[in-house]
Amino acid sequence: MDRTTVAARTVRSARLLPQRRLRKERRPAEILDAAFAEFAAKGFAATRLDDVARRAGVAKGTIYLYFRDKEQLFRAMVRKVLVPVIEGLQVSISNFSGSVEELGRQLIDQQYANLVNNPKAREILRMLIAESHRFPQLSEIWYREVFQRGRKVTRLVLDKGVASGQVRRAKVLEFPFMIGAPGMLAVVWKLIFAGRHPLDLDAYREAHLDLILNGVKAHSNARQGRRS
Amino acid sequence: MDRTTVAARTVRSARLLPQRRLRKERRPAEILDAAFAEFAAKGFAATRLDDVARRAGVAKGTIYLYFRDKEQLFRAMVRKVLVPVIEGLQVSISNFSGSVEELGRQLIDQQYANLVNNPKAREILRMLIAESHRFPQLSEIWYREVFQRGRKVTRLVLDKGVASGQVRRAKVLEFPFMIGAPGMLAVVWKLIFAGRHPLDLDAYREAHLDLILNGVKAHSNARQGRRS
Amino acid sequence: MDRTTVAARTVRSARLLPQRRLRKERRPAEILDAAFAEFAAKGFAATRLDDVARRAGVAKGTIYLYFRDKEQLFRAMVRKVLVPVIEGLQVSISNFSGSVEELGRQLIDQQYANLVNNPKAREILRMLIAESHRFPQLSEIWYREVFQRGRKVTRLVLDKGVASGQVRRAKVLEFPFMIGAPGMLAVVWKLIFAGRHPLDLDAYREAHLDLILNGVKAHSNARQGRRS
Amino acid sequence: MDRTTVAARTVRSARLLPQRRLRKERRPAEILDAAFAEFAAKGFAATRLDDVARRAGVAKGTIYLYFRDKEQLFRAMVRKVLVPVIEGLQVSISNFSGSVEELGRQLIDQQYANLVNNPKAREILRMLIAESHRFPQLSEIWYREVFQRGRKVTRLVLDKGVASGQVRRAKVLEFPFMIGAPGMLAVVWKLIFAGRHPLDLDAYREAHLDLILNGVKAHSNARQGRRS
DNA sequence: TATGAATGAGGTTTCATTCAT
DNA sequence: AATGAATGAAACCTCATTCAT
Repeated sequence: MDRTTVAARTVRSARLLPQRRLRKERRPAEILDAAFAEFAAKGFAATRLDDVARRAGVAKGTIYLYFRDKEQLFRAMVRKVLVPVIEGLQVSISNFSGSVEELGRQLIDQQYANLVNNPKAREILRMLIAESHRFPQLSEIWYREVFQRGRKVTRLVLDKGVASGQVRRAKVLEFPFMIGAPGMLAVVWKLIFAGRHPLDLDAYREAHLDLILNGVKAHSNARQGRRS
Repeated sequence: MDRTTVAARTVRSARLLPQRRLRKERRPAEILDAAFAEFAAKGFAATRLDDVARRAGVAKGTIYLYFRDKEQLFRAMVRKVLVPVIEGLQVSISNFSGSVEELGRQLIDQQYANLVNNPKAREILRMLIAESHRFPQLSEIWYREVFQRGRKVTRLVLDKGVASGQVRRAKVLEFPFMIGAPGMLAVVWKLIFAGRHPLDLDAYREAHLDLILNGVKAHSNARQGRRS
Repeated sequence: MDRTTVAARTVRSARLLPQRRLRKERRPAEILDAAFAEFAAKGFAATRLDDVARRAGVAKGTIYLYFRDKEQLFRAMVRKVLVPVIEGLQVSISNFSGSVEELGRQLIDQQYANLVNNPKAREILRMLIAESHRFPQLSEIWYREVFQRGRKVTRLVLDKGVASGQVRRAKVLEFPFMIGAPGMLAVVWKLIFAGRHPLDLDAYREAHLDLILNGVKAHSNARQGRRS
Repeated sequence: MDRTTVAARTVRSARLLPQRRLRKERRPAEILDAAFAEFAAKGFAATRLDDVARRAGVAKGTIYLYFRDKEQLFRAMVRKVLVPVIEGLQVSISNFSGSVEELGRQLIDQQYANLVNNPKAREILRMLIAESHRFPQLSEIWYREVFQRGRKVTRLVLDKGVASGQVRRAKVLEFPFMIGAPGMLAVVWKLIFAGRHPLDLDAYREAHLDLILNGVKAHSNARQGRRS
C-alpha cells in the first residue's frame, strides 16, 4: 500500500465525520436537556430513562453511550444547568460606585434574573431539596457557587454601606444572604404552587427591595449601631 | 393444650406484642409515623412499603388494611403531620394588645417554633416541593392552612401598626407573608445542607426580627408612605 | 383482650401455616432443582431466570425471595447437588480387610457409582470447568471434598498394598488420584458427546480396574521397586 | 493538502497501524486470536464482541466483515485453534520400530506435548465441555480428529505389543484411549484449579507412563490372556 | 474495507399489590 | 385483623447487530 492511499484514508477518517461528529457532539446536550425536563417533572426515582430517551429522540441504549448510569446522568444534568446560573452570578456587581440603594437594587435584580425568574434554576433547587439525601455533593456545588458567592457580594455592599453611614450595624450583617430571603420564598412559592397561585413577581420584587433597604438603612435620627 | 403451654406461649407472644395490645387504634398512627420517616428520607418513589412496614413493626399487607395504596398512605401521612403544625398556628397571636414590635416578635417566634425549628414541618415542606407535581392537592392544604393563615394574622398586625402609625405604608403590605421569608430561607438551608453547614438559628431569628421590624417601621423623621 | 384470645391467636399463628410452611420449606429445593437443570443445559451466563422460574413453577420474583441474585442461586445449587455426592464418598471403604484387589474394586465401584455414573455429579463437573473463572471458590469445594477425599482413601489402600507386598513402589504412589483417571475420562466423554458416542460403562469400568490393578501390582518375578 | 501535512498524518497513522499494514490477510487471524482469549476466559455467552474487537485492535463492526455472527466467530476460532493440535497428532508415531515401551513413551509424550501441556488445547477442551449443548458439531471434530486418531494409533501400538507378546490381552484393548486417561485428568485438573493447586507435570507424566506400561505389559510368569 | 454511533430486544432485579391462610 | 409468600409489571442496563459515513 502506497503513501497516497494511507494519506487518503487518514484524510477520510479525519473528514468522514462532519455530520457525524456534530451529532456526537450534540447528543449529550440533547440528552441532558431531555433529562432536565423529566427529572424536574418527576424527580430522580420516578423518572424513567425510557422517557428521557424518547424526549431526546434517541434509543434507550444511546443514553448509556454518554452516561454510565442514571445517577451520572442526573449529576451531569444538574451541573450543566448550573453552569449558566453560576456564570450569570459572575458578572454580579459590575459597577460598584453607586449608592447602597442602587447597589442593593442591582443585587436584587440580579437575584431575580438569575434565580427567582429562571425556571431552570428553580427546578434545580427543587431537585437539590428533593434529592439532597441521595446527592449531597450537588448541594455543595450550590453552596459554594451560589450561596457563598451571593453572600460575599452582599457583604461587600453592606460593608460599603456601613462605611459610608448609609447602613446601620444591624444583626443581619452576620447573615448577609438573609437579604435575598424574599427571593427564596418566591422560588419556593412557585415550586409548590406552580401556576395555581400566581405571584406578581415585579411588584413582589419591588416590595422585597423596599423592605430590605429600609430594614438595613441607617435613619438620620436613629443612633448608629443602636443595636449593640 | 394445657395451661402451662398456654402460659408459656402467652409470655412469648407478650414479648412480641409489647404495646401492640391496644393495636387496632394505634396501628394507623404507627404506620403513618413510619411512613413519615421513610418518605422524608427517600421521597415518595424511592420509599419501599417494605421498609415502612418493618419500621412500623407490622407486615406489609397490614398497611393495605388501613390505606388503599401508597399514594393514600402518603396523603394521610402528610395530613397527619400537618395537623399539629396547623394547630400550633391556631393559637397565633393570643395577646393582641402589645406594640407592633411585641406582636412582630410573637409572630416570628411562632413561625420558628412551629415551622423553622420543627423538623417534621420542614420535612413536609420538602415533600411538598419534591412531589408537588404528583400531589398538588396537598400543597393546597399548605396554602390554605399555613400560608393563608400566616398571611391573615400578619396582615392584622401590619394593619394595626399602620393604624397606630408605627408601620409605614410599605409595599410589603401587599405581600404580608414576605415578613416570614427569612424563616423560609432557613428551612430551605436546613433541607439542603442538613448538618453540613450549621446555622445559628437563635441569632438568625434575632437578625430576622431586627431586619423586618426596621423594614416596616415608620421612622419619626421619615415621611409616611414616602415611596408611593 | 383476655388470655384465651391471645392463646387462640398464638395457636393460630403457630398452626396456621401447615401447608404454607411446607410450601415455603420446599420452594428453595424446587427452585434449586430447576436451576440445576437450566444451568447444566445452558451454562451460567446463558441461563435465564425466567426459565428457571417457569421450570420451578414459580414467578420470576419468587426466586429472589430465596436467593439474593443469580450468582447466589448458582452457588446454592452447586452446593446442594454436591452434598449427596460428598456424602456418598463418606462411606467409602467400609470394610478395610480385603485384598488390595478387593479394595481397589471397591474404590473404583464407588467412583463410578458416585461420580461417573451420576449425571448430576457429571454436570456439576461441567459447570466447575465452564465457570471456574467466575466461581473459583466452588472448585475449591470440589478439591477438598472430592479430590482430596479420594486421594486420601486411595493412598491408604495403596500403602496397605505396599506394606503387604501386593503393590509395587510405583511412581503413581505420588499421584494416588491417577488411579481414578479413566473414570474422569469417561465423565468428560459423556459431557462432550452426550449420547452421540455411547460408552459401555460396565465394560469400561472392568477394563479400568484391570488396567489399574495390573499397573500397580507387584508381580512375583518382578523385583519390588524395580523402576526406582 | 500539502506533503508536510500528509507526512505528519502518515506518521501519526503509522503509530496506530503498526502491523495493520498487511491487514486484510491478517485481520481474520487477529480477530480469531482475540476471540480465543476472550471466549476462553469468559465462555461463549459471557464474552462481549466489544472486548474481542478491542483486543484485536479493530472496530466492532469489522468483526462482521469476516464472520456472520458471534456463533460463526466461535466456530471459526475453535477450528483455527484445533488445526495445529490436529497437525501435531499427524506426525504421531513416526518411527514404528521400537519396543512397546518406547512406542508407549512416544505416545504419551506426544499427548502431553500436544494436549496436556498445550494451554490452547486445554482451553478448547474447556469450551467443548462448556458449550457442548450449543455446539455439538464442534465436539464431533474433536471426536474424529483427536479421539479417533489417538485411539487408532494407540490400538496399533497395543496390537503390535500383543503380537510380539509384550502386551497382554487386557480388557483395555477395547478402550485404547483409556491409555491416555491420566493425561485427561491432568487437563481437567488444570482447567478447574488453574494455578491454585499446581501439578508437577513431568513427574506426573512419568508416573502415567509407568502405570500404563505396567498395566498392559505381559509379565513373564503371567499366563497370556489370563483374563479370558 | 473499516468504523463506531446507534439501536432495541432481552436480561436481571425491584417492589407495589394481592390473597390464601 | 393480620400475615407474608407470591406475583408480575416495569424499571435499569447490556450487548449483538446494523448501517451511514
